[in-house]
Amino acid sequence: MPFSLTATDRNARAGTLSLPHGEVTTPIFMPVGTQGSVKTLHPAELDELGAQIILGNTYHLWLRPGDQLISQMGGLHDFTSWQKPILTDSGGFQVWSLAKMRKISEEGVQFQSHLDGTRMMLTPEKSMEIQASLGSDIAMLFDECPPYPCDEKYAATSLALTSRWAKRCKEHITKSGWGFQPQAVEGDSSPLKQHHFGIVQGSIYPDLREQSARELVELDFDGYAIGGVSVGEPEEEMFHAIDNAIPFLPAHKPRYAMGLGTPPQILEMISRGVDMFDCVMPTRMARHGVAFTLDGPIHIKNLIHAQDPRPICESSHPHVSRFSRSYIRHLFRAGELLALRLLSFHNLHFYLSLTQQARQAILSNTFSDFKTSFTNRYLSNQSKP
RNA sequence: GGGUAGGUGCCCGAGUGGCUAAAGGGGGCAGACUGUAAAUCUGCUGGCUAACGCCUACACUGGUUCGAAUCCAGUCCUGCCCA
Repeated sequence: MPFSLTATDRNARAGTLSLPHGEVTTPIFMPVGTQGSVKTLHPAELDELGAQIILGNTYHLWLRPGDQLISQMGGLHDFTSWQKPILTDSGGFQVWSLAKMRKISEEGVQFQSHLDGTRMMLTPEKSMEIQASLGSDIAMLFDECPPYPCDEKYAATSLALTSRWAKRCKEHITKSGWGFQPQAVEGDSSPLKQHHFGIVQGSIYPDLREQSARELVELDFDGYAIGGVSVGEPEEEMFHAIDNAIPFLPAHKPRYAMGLGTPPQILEMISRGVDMFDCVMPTRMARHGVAFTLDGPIHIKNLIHAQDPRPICESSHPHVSRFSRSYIRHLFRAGELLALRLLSFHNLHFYLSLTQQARQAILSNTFSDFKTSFTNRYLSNQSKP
């Protein structure tokens, strides 16, 4: 059984996901490592943070250095020296985020490479093949992520395309008997069976979310993601999108909210039955000088921290809490790379311990209290100018 | 002492009669960021004001002109060259 539920607390779930490269306990936050690197951090540091699974990106790794090269180098795990599970995103999101240079057709998506302008075609089959050569533990289906706002007609058309693509992915997976093996792994006879997650679309329309979920479940995947969120929609729409999809997803399969979210949003999603999350927010904002704290995010570069001897956050990791806010502010202003690393480390620690604590709370049936007290404190200082 | 080039807003630096509170950087102060084309991007940055607007500003003093950072004279200062 690849996914087993250990405990539930109302709709919140704690479980274990068994993957080729290890087990993952949920709820889980997955650090984003688009180009085969969680920006600024060493894999040993990710270990130290308790990261159990990280992301890679099909689109980016395909363009550079190329999935074939990675396969020759033993697959993404060996190539990056990260031996725990990896989830690869299918490139579907790049259809949305690189929208200026793309053309969507039944066949797939024609992109113009952002690196050199080369025209390239990404299809459902191609995306599956790339992810198989990368050798990720979880491969995401190739979807179209419609923009927000998006009228119902387009959302319906897009959803239908995503469903047809899902079917093609499924057929391709079945026909190929995947998972694909990374080349050059000698002496390892155990087949690395790749997991595949479908992606529910349907924008803000409840009927479409239901339809999308039903069609994907019909095809039977190993897990289900909710996509098309965190694309600029109001927070309320985001919650609705999740609520409209979850009732139609099987309880014994993991659920993944793609691209989310802020710390309170993550707890909100967990309370609604989501198991897995990824988001660039902790790492990107770290590089931009924002640190997450129990009292909400702070801009460490701001003058107010110039003479503050306190650590970033009382709950920070010792590697970070040994430094004063004053010092970290100085590092940012001086352009020192350590600043980016410290805050990346800290923010990921914050996110990872948040989901860890959420899991503990679910196990002890106190999730609702945990969520309320965390959120109240986190938001209480945000009204400040 | 003689010659020569120059002195612009916190700093560097454009501007050489009106379109100039003065380009562009830097620095400073804020803000944004949600399946990463992001160590990125945006705004503000002489004073007073909520705003209209008013005041003070391009070394200093005086002058020419309807009008000067920009032209003229003198003074002070700085770099370089000569003695």
